[in-house]
Amino acid sequence: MQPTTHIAPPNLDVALAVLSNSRRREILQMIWSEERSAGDIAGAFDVSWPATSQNLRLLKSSGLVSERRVGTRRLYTANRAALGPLELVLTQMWQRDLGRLKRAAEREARGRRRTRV
Amino acid sequence: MQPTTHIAPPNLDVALAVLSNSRRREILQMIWSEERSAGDIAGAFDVSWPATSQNLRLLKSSGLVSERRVGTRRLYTANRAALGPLELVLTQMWQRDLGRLKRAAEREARGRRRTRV
DNA sequence: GGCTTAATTAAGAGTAAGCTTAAATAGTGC
DNA sequence: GCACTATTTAAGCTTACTCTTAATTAAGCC
Repeated sequence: MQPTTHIAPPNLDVALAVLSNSRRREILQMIWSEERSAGDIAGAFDVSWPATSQNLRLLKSSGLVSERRVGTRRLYTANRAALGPLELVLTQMWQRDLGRLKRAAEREARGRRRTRV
Repeated sequence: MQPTTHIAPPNLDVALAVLSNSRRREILQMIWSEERSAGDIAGAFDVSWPATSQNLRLLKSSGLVSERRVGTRRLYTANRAALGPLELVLTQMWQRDLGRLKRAAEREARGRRRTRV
């Protein structure tokens, strides 16, 4: 008998479906490298708390985030290992977003200089 | 002025949404390394032709597949360059599917041997 | 032009996704 | 136990997705 696989390989089809939603990607980005409470996460978005809670549940059930309970709080954090090759997809998307922001800021700065505000 | 980017980088958020659908992933797999006609593709699935045509349109509009017209036919093929890091996600999924099939076949073979059919 | 084949577009129906508000759960401290 | 805070579950609504059938476009051939 084969030894059981100990590190569950990511279920990419499920992960793909979960991450096809931009709100869930934003949530994942928020808790990418630091744990945050449900309320903290929910407060960052312009939708109701239950809406965020439902997205967190999806992320959790798909294994993409981990939950830890401390008192009445629930702390969530990204489970990068479960992303497999999707990790690169996300980081590349976010990097590009940063690039866009940076270029926009530079355009802004140049415009201001030119008009001597 | 910066030189324009000549190779359009993939729009990963769009691609993610398009590929979150399993039928579209199957279509992409079919035309991964060979061109196929719309009818050929449609015939491979148990849904109506228009349904497949609509999925092809989505795949095309997102840049994930290319279309070439020959007479009254339309030949489609995967545009791997547009996938960026998603290419690895897909190939890894498909590889795992193959692995599952293989293991299932082996189990089947063992079962048959044991029961002496 | 008229006929045939290949494929798409249009319109409509059923289902699923994501949000909202209201109610419920669970932990902490008095 | 009661009140308080943090968060989720439940129920309903709206919108978006995917499919269906019917009609349309476009190319090739007689």
